[in-house]
Amino acid sequence: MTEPMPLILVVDDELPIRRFLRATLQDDYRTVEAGTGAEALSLARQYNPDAVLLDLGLPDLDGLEVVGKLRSWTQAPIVVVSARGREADKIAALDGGADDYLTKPFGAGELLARLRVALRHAARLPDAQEVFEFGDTRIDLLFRTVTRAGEPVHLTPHEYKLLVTLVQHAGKVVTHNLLLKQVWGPGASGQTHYLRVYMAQLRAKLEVDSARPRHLITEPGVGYRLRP
Amino acid sequence: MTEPMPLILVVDDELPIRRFLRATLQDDYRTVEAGTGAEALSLARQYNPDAVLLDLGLPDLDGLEVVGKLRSWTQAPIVVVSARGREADKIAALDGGADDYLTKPFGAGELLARLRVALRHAARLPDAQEVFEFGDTRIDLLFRTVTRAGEPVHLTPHEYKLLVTLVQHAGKVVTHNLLLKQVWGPGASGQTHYLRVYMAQLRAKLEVDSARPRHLITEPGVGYRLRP
DNA sequence: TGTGATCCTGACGCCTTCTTGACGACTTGC
DNA sequence: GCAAGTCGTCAAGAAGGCGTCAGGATCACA
Repeated sequence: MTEPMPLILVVDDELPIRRFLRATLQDDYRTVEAGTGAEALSLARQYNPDAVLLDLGLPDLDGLEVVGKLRSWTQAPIVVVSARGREADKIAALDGGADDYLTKPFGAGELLARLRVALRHAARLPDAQEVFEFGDTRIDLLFRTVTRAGEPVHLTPHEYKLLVTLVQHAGKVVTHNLLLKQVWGPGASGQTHYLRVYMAQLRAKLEVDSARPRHLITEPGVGYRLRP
Repeated sequence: MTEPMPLILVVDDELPIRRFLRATLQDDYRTVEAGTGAEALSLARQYNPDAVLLDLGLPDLDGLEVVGKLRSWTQAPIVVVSARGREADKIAALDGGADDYLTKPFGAGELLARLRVALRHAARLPDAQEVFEFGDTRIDLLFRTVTRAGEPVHLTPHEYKLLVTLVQHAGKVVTHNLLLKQVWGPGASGQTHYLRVYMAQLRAKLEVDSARPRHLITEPGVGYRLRP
């Protein structure tokens, strides 16, 4: 019994290039193809591919936006392929969540090698948990929903990001700086006041007794911890 | 409390390039530099860097060999930097265990962005468990928790740092000055009174009979020692 | 342009933590 | 035995971190 070939989502609006990519990949991978950003996002949801090969120049959405949307719910490696070779483009894509950036023209061999690297990285990851529970609270990373005792809880974007960061380090202490960096971006370091305000809001929404939190724990002088 | 900057091992035999890389990295990272393959391997063992920036053209060893040797014992990301731009070189390096491949000349911004990607990947890897035990006390450095007979013990930041410093030299005597430097930072040297107060607090929390400590041992005139 | 949600910011009081000092016990060298 | 230095203990005041609340700015969207 052999493993099924990994599935690659190929996103490019130009048919000839898609054909080239398909030919390059076909010996080692199964492929799904999208010609627009919207299609890419929808197919990604549908097929949950092992990796995404993404051309930045799409007719409908900005490529960076696609990267961001994908990253918000999947850790699958994203290899960007682009005619734009400007350094600023590369930096924006890589910092936006892409895992590699290839400038056209490139060789088929290099593409395959970089794809192997990306898949090698992904294989080392622990299976991403999509649902996390503590107390009567349930967080679904895939659908971006939070429920308490079955009832949906509305969280603002910042509240949600903060909670996700804590979930991703469940049980561990997460330092003030890491939380700030993850939620407010670099440059917010030192603004621990944000954390105080937002942790209070999370507690009000998720803790039975927000004055005596059982899961969203303060580690004085260090950070916060989500106790499962 | 801020996290320490990641440590990058920079390997290149040409001094001007090393200088360029050093200048590029210095705002965000600490660096260690090697000029030969042998030196690189030795320094990697010694410092266990968070990432390696490796030029393939080394005087003694083949760059690929260095990649292979590093990969045999560490998962730290390796970003190859090379004047050789041939596709076969890239493929060989990437398949040999490198995580990225930059062809000279490249921009400082792109290098930094790709390094961030590499470190981002490394950060997602499951951390090695770091647990230390003595008596009925258990210290989990990864989770930053201390338990006694299963019950969590609350330590203040200074108490915890002090304990960690002792744990890191378990069994050995740690001098007053080293403890003070690690916990209170440089400039606290000579303030041994701090140690007296905080050791007392640690003993009260962790020793069965704090008047007759069995693990947190005083070495008169020298320092303290953690007896496992 | 208006409306509502979200975010930022400041003020305040509480509480933990840190620092500092005083004092007695103990050890060491004279 | 005495003096000097080190160590442990206790406690009180200072400093800073934390939670809370609310007003106002900002943003998204219609």
